[in-house]
Amino acid sequence: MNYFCGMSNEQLLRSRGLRVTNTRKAVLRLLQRSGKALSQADVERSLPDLADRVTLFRVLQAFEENGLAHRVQDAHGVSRFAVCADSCSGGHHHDVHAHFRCLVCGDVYCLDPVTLPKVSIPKGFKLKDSQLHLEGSCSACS
Amino acid sequence: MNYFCGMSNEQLLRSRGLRVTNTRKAVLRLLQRSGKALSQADVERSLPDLADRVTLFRVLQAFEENGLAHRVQDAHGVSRFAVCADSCSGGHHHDVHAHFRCLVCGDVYCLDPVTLPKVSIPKGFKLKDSQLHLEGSCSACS
DNA sequence: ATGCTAATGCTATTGAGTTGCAAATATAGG
DNA sequence: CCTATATTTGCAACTCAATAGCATTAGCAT
Repeated sequence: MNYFCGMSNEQLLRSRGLRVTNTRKAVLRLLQRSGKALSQADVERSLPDLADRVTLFRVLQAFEENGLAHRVQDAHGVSRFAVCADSCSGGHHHDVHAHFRCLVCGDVYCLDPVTLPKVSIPKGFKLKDSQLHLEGSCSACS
Repeated sequence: MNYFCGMSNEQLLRSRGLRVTNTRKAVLRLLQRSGKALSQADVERSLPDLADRVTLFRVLQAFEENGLAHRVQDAHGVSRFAVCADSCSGGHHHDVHAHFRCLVCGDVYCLDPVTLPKVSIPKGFKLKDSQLHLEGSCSACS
């Protein structure tokens, strides 16, 4: 239950300059406990009547912008959000950890960081980030 | 200008069991000449009044299902389509070639095939496909 | 306690992706 | 060449994710 070097969720939010609200605490707790990446629709389903759709949208957006969560697309291009397990590094979410997309249930899981092979990119192109997506079926769907 | 072992586009369409229509020929030619992955909106912009939105949607869908093009998501999760340059293998689009997403203009480019590192996936998970996405800025935007 | 700023709720809009059905058309067979 | 049929297309309508504007509420520093 302790993430980010044992900081409480309230400290965590404040450390990123975010005000502590019920909605943010609840969404953050949900993300931490879910074990997988959640879409906004997932959050709405898990926490009905917690807050307005738009608020949840902005909460998730704020989490991403402030390094509390990272965004990953599912197989249909819908954004899903996950807290990083190894976050003591301080909010730099540039570690290239892979994601697994289940093509049956749609769930997205964070995998361990991977060292990617060097890919040659065309002249003049500048590389900023890399993402590895694995697709298949999760244990429940296999 | 010769793709798929020198087959003409008409032969190409017929070889996949697709009827030859103006729309399909035009879209196929556009994809071949574009040098990058195109969204449906891109096709609509490039070939205005060629066909209805829905028809273009279905044409692109048919190309993907019949191995004439492959689908790749751009940075916003929107589907883009690209013909495969190395398609003499016969329509199996399982070669893990990487894609480059320009975060400035949004364009998506196909890169050379890459050998991916082995990633350990959780017990019970079954891997079907892998995708490598590189992000940054293309030559025009750098 | 209070005032400022950030967060929220509501309304409304955009754009991608889809489906169903009727009209048009590509192609195989005579 | 003409016809029959299965495919393809066009149109209308709809879903859902994403998102902007603005008035109201609420966190928090002093």
